[in-house]
Amino acid sequence: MVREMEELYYELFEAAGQGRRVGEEIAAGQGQTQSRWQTMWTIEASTALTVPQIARRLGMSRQNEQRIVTELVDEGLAELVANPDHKTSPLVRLTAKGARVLDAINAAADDSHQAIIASFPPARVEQLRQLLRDLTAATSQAHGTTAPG
Amino acid sequence: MVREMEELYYELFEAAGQGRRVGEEIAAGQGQTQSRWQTMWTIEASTALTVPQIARRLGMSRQNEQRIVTELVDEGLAELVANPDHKTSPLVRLTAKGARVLDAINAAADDSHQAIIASFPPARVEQLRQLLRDLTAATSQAHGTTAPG
DNA sequence: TCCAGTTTGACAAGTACTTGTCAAACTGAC
DNA sequence: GTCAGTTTGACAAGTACTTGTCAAACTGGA
Repeated sequence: MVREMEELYYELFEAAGQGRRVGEEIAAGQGQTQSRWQTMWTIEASTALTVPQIARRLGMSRQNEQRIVTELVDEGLAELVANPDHKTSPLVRLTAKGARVLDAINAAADDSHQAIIASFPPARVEQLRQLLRDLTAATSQAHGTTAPG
Repeated sequence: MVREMEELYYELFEAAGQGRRVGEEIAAGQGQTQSRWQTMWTIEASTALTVPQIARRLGMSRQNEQRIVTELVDEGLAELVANPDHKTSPLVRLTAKGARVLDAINAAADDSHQAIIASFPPARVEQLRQLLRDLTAATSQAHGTTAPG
């Protein structure tokens, strides 16, 4: 029972590592990185978020996310807008250029996803997603896990 | 369809990140790290492996694995034994001390695993493992993914 | 309105991991 | 055997991420 759990994590890390490497490759096609892609994806999904909010969602340290966002802003892919709820913690939003870059990365990802779906159909994707969410919830319940930072 | 794949990776990275953080905590109880635990676990599972073999199994760079193994050897947790197949690439094996430390970490992990199993039963662990293996296989087929290094 | 506790951005330092390079050792086709 | 191509360990440099600290801004209870 315990051995199965160890192997579960082995396989989980393997799948995630592989996904990260593939994502790194895809993002590199637009001169970006996996982390920056994830950040842009997260911002877009919520329209606008503060740096600490993004960091918490990605399970990443606040300071690292700060650095990534600063880079995106420096390159004109993201912009900071006033946050009515917090005078010194602005909201991060994609610029038109950022949205275009994200779209281009997503388009490249589509090709990859289509190729994967050929041998891993949508129904199994849904099953897997549900199990991952449940595992995460069960783990959160067992530990009081939070992001670093 | 594509959106579901993006969310799959979001959830996959979330689960893996959480697992890594919990593992880091558990390993810290024995003065170790997640990476060193994974290395010890991998060595033990195969009795003895070369550094590049461990690196490939963990999807990690050869040089980083070299560093981790060197640290384990320096602390007497692992030892290098002559490799009949390669004069200058020794096999890495756990020492008795290393096996004891690994057992202690595994024991601590058991408690964590039991707590998780309470809300994520073994049958679902098996389902999840199967899906993860299939996703990894499908991705390998779609790309020619290999470890960095 | 106050004020203890928390969150935030900036700055700095440390750690973990990757990438590049090279010579020695291996491998396999011939 | 021989020799082009690959793998390996050592060394070095670069990159990504975490951790620590601090003051300013926020939050919520009394």
